[in-house]
Amino acid sequence: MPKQHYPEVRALGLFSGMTDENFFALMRGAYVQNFPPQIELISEGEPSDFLHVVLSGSVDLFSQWNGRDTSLATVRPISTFILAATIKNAPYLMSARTLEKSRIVLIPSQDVRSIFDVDGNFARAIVTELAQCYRSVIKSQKDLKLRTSLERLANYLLRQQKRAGGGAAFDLDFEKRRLASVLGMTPENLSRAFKGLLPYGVSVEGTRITINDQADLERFARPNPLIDDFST
Amino acid sequence: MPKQHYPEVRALGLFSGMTDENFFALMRGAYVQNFPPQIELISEGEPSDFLHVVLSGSVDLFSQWNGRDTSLATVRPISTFILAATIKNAPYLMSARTLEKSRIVLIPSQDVRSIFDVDGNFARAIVTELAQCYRSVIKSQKDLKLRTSLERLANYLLRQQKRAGGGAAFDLDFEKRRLASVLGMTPENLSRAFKGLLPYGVSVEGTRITINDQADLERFARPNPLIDDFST
DNA sequence: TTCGGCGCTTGATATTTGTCAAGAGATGAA
DNA sequence: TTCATCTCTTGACAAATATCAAGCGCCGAA
Repeated sequence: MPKQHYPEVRALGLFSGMTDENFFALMRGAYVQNFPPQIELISEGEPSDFLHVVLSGSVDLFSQWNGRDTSLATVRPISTFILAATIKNAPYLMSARTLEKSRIVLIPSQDVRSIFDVDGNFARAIVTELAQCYRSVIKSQKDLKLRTSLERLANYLLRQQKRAGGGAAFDLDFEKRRLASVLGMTPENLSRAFKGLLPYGVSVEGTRITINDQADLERFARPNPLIDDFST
Repeated sequence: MPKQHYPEVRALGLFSGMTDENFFALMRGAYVQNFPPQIELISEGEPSDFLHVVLSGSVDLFSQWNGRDTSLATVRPISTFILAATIKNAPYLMSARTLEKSRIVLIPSQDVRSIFDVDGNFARAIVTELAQCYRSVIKSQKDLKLRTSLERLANYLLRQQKRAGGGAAFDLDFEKRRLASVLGMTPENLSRAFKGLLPYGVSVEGTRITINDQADLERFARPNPLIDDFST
């Protein structure tokens, strides 16, 4: 892997605390690759040969069963995915595909496990990362089990609004069919759900969302940090 | 904490690799307590003061929002819960209550974090545990998003059957209202779902389940290790 | 420019799931 | 034992969600 990419990988919480020696050892076997959109990077069930780090672009984690499929998460720079499979040396539970042109670092899982075994700081960093991932999935689980689709959409919009800076108008950051899948519904239903939020002051023009009455939407959505705050 | 309980805690994967010194340090601040059934041990949103270890009995992890509530997992001996919150020093995302009379070890979270910082083996053990938990939630997420309630029930029965030894007849290990909540449906619907599995040879008498045609049920359920095998 | 494809929307309809109310059956306490 | 309580079940109904089919509108290719 070219040295020019070292700093951005090194800056990740996961790699910032480890010794130079171990970091270089990890990078020695790693390589960076550019992928076009819609490339399936990994498929669920395969052995976890590489830990992936998204440097730019974005990646969709999804899963299929019995002819159905669902989006489970989106990975954005700069972060890793399939860390748990790498650590456990177990098959991937999710497939991954690029959503756009993406630059991705591939680190051999074997190297990650070897260095994990000898570098306490690295092990601790992994713990922090995994704990974060775990809590995110729990939040998403609560979102799915405790809320109706309309409530999930409303809260998603509030989260997205905050991510986009907090203004009344903002853009969805991916296509609606994927949003529908993430929220656990069909594209048709997402359309209707947007209509269902109209009484609460949400207007939609293509990918542009405007929240006309913040308080009203929040009164309906009842956002909760234990579900919606993905930073803790 | 009385020394007599040390061995069973020590035997846990989480604690087996650490030094004696650090283990004793952890146990010094810990204590064992017996709880009657239906006691709420922790409430979501509270600061995570203690890492919990279930020695006997069982504990329900659940969550509430806007008047609704749902069971997310059941903790059985011998294992820990709320490890992620402890590590991140973040609020609990789930509440916990005893399902039956239970003996539980409480280890101050502060101590866990301190020792985590200095004991690489402990940190590595925590990684393994967290990775396992993470993958379990992902599986459960896939179960929820990719399957209908009937399919979830069918696969649950197959999993439970295996846990119970694999015989055609076995018992449910908790009451149906909780099972319904775990599976993401109402008790009424669970009743109907059991009826819906009758054509596939599933008969129910109270808490006793009999699978009369294994192949038929499996043909319908289509169990998948990437969803149903909680050991990997 | 025109055409075809694709994503999105809409309506009609079916299916699934939840809600409410009532009753059966089991369990535990007095 | 009897009563009270609780879970589970059932039926009728309502609400949510999915499916199917059609049409709209945008965008890129010819």
